[in-house]
Amino acid sequence: MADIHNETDTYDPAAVEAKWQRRWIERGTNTVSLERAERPFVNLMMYPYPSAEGLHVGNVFAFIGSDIHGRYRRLRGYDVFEPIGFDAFGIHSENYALQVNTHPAELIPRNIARFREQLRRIGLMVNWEHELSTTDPAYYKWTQWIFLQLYEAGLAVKKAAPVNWCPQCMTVLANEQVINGFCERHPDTTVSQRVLEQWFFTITQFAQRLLDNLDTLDWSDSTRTAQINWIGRSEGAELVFETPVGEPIRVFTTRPDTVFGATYVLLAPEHPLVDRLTAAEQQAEVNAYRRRATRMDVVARRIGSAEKTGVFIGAYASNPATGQMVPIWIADYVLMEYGTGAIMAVPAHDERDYEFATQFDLPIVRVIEPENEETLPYTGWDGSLVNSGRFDAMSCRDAVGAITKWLEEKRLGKEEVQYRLHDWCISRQRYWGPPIPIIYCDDCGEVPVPEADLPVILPPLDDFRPDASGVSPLARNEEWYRVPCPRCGKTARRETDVSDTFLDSAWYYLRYPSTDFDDRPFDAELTRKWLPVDSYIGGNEHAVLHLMYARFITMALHDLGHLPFEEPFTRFRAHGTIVKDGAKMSKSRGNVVVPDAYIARWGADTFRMYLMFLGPYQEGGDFRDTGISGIRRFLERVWGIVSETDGTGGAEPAVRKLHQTIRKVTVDVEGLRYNTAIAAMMEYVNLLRSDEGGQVTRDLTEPLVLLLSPFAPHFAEECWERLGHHESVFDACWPDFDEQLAREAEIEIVVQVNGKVRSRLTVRPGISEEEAIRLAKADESVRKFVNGKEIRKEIWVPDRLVNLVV
RNA sequence: GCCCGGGUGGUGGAAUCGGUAUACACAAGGGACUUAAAAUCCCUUGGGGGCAACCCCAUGCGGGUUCGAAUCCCGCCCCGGGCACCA
Repeated sequence: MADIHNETDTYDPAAVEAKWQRRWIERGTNTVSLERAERPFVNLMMYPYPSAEGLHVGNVFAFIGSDIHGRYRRLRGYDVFEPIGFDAFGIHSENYALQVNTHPAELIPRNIARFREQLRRIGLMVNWEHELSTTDPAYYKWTQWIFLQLYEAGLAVKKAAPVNWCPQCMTVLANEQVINGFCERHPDTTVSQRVLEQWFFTITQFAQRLLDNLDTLDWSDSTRTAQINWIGRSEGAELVFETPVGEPIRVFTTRPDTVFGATYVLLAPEHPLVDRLTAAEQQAEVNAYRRRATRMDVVARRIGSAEKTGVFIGAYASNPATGQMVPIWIADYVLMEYGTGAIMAVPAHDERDYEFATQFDLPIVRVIEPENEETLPYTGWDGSLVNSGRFDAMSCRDAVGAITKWLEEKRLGKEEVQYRLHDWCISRQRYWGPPIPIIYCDDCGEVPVPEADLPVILPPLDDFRPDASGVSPLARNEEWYRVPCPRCGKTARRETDVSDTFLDSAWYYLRYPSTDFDDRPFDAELTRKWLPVDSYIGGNEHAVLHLMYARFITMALHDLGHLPFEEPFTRFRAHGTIVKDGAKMSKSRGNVVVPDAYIARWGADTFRMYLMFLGPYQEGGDFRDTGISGIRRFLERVWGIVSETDGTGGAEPAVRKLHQTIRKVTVDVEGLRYNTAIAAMMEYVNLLRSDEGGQVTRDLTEPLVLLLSPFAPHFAEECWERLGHHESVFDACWPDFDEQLAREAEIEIVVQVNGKVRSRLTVRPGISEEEAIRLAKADESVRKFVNGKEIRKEIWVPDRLVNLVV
């Protein structure tokens, strides 16, 4: 044991951490050979957006939890590739650049440098050789390439669409970026509606596959549920209401069983049939209503008035079931984006229709007789039909199919499935993003930029401020804007929209292994070897958008023959959020905590462990400063134990506890239950230090250092070296446990009388029921409660309890 | 309004195939060491009663199922996050 340092020096985290960060670089500890690796494992974490403020505690919480998992896998013998990059395009960077009056191209590298430093400082096992930034032309060349692939496949289409316009950003927002009618980034600014030509990816074509594939993925349930709800499949029927102008109104309904009660029809104000159907005398009123509706944004245009509004357009349509002519109204709560933009209103059995009908005095016809409920509207399924001709007395469920079939025979309806999912609008009338690689020629029309001409470089404009015109700042740069048509050579114009940052992040995981290649986005062989991603850990705030878009892009590239798989992330786990004072950390709330000062004071290892000890990783927790000293004390105790280590073997209680601890930590780390894994290690250390612990030996400390290493990597390296090892602790193996050694020699079983604990017996494990009950009955404090009463029942849970019912 | 989490000591949290509630840690109090303080170490710490052995009560609230409920069921309340008339 001559090589063990029996040093009594104290633990100095700053020195230890600096030493090992230097060593990791010198030795290439965190570099994995992508070509030679035998057991490839990609440990992905959600790359950050490099803001000027640097990483906050919420960010590092996410990275640390993922890093622990990566390090654990490495100790399990995998060749772990843990890459990181920067999501540096987008409205955030651009707005900030405008605010401080500095070009984003200048700001971003500065921010990235700071982020890189912070990420290094917390000791992530990152392969820096494969770092990427979405703003790098070598990266966005391939973002543009992906656009072209989808374009050629007909999955990128241009449509005139009503979009959300933020007058503050002076640009378009995605529906998903509008919060209660206000801009996500300007909570005081109302979003209004504008019609612009936009590029869309037709993700809706993949809706069913995106839904079906969820069954095959090992994802957190919460994330899977969020995706299911977002896709929003609903089954029903499309029914046809004939109109006098020849073209019928098609409505989607999930309740075709109630069609006999449809007493009017509602169209979205933008519905194309409105112009043709509106009676002359109603025209003025209809126009006024439509103008008012478009002043508001698409999603939340009714914020502020809970009351229903609408206008009769002076025309009638025929109810396909009754043949009766029913009035046609327009109402802004009917959305053009969903279904057919038209609904049949059944006021007796729908809340909103009921409210609307009551307000405008429209007829209400009951068609369901519920079993016991009398008040209208009745929206349930338990009842039978009335006022529905030949379908009277049929149950609602049966009537759905029967009525749909009947109308189908009359060519007035068919079964239909609708999805809530919208097509993905990727156009942004902004500057700071990858230009969409399309050229408009007066003769040839829309021409894709030839692949050889990629990337379309974002020109370094001085004035990149959006203006009220709604045209991208890029259009003001003539030199860039005018370009020869790739087909005919005549002067043509570039597309001036840039693409959504969600497109950058929809494929970044594909790029990591292939960052060295300039001539292809992702190398076929490396991709086959390393991808799809083995483990992805990230926040549930990206449960729908980012993860859905990444799945869609992967699926599309698969269909186009570029990828051998169609799902990008085999396993996904959502972590919780770190909150401060009961609320999510955000700049506007002023409750952002920056990790730097804590790391400087306590060290990265203590800080890492402390964050993981706050609460369950998958639920997050409340950040407080109190308690961090407990972790530091724990590490110092381990430090002391390592110093005292001598000899082999170990006292029986210590060995037993060791094997129990290995078992517990292994299971907990697998399940991302880091808080309880840490608690288990603390218990073990407490035992080693107690009278029962005996002499600390190499056999008792080495496994502890290994268990600790994913959590406190620098600290573990130092201890490992002090224990006489010359290789990195991360080149060692995760310890195994022995069930036999973990077994207790004696266990305590509880004796209850009528379910109340009355005594505890110390017995050997595996004791028989008869013997346990005999011992229980003989116990004095038990006898006090049984006391001559008749024992009616004896309950035996092996190795746990006896319950006597008297 | 809908969906998803969650509510357990002074605090963060453990324990959920129903079976010893309060692991681990912080804070607090007491003690040892010290001229003193810090650090460290040891002890106490859910509430109530009792000299004590022990007993009673307690997991947001109210019911229920069960030999036994923090855990399952029904009905509420509160907190956090997400979505917003989805036909």
